Amino acid sequence: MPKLINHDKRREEIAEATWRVILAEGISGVSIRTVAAEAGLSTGSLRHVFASKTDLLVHAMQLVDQRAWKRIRRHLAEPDPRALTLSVIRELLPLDAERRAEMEVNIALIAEAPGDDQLRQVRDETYEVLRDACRQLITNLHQHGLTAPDVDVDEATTALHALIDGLAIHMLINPSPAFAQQALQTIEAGIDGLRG
Amino acid sequence: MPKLINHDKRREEIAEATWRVILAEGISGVSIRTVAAEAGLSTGSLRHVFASKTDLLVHAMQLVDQRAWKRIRRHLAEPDPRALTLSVIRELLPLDAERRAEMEVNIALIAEAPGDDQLRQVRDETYEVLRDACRQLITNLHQHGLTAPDVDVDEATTALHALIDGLAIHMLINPSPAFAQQALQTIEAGIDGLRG
DNA sequence: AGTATGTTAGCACGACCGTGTTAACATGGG
DNA sequence: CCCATGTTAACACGGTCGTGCTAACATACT
Repeated sequence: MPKLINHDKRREEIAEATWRVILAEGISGVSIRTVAAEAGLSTGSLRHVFASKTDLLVHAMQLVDQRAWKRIRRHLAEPDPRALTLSVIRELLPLDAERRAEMEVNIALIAEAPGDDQLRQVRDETYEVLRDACRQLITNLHQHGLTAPDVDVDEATTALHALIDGLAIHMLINPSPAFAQQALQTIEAGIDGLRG
Repeated sequence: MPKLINHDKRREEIAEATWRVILAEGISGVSIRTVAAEAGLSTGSLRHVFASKTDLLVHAMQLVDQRAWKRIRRHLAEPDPRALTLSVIRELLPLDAERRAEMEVNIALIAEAPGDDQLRQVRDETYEVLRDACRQLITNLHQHGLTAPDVDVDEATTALHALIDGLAIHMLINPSPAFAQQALQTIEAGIDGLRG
């Protein structure tokens, strides 16, 4: 057998190279060639791993989900519901370069989804997963008496989900640390406001 | 002098054709050629009006701002602050095909902005204008005693702005009327929640 | 009617696109 | 060693890209 190549690692490297291209040039800058160059590969080698451009984008986005989830899992043992909620949300906001990249990729995917069924599917999945996560956070707060007893869980889920994604976008546009801090305050106020 | 061409109207028609291409194929589907074809023009004629692709996208986005603002202006005479706020916000959410198109263009712009200084500038302007509008709505509510007296106007602005954009994105991904109605409820709850 | 001028269509150019294909290459197991 | 096999590089193909440019066209004014 030939060279010992770790395929999973290779896929990650290429997906990360895709992130960097999106970060630097926007979604229209992404092509098999530009990503291959960014990853230091020939297009032939890249296509050995990802057969098509859509494949490339799909896996770039799935890496976003995977990375975010891996970070979030570290907080799930937190016993205090309020601290748990805030820790999880902090992992979803673009507070550093890595999470900013993830959010930029997310936006690129949403922008590109209308023209590609496969991308639309990934977009919808990501949406559902995050919405479910928000619902779990709300339910958890509810069960621990940290919300008004008559709170509408569904509506609170919608509100929290929208607040997270809205703030995330605005943090991309306005990357100042001052705004980031205000975003965190706003999240806290939103959580605490559930107590009625 | 030759043919009597209304330049402004022509620019609008081309900008709308750009919207349609973005709607149907995503931002990567936009090119001088595809937009010209969608508008029923030759690329030569289109480039007479918009010299470059960036020009095209800039004006497509400016048309979004202009259309939204024209709709919003019709509500500014509303005397009841709560009704005014809700009317304005309803004009910003993708509740019908036209406003959905505007939001899709907005997302496309944000996704493409990293690679183009001009697009980034338009993106930032749109962001600031909407944020200011949110601040005005909050201030108006505050002055009419519809918020808690000690409300943090800046934080409430951030929250309302994020809620609007977050819900708008989620309405794109989940276009069901049921979700649209829940989004409106969520907005109302957010406004009423300012009363403390 | 003649002409100046705004408008249009269409081609040329070099570059890059996504996608096949194919030949060289490197390396682990016999 | 050798050779089977996974990996890489490189090119070909038809197509589209953004962008200049030019020749034809249509019309309002003199």
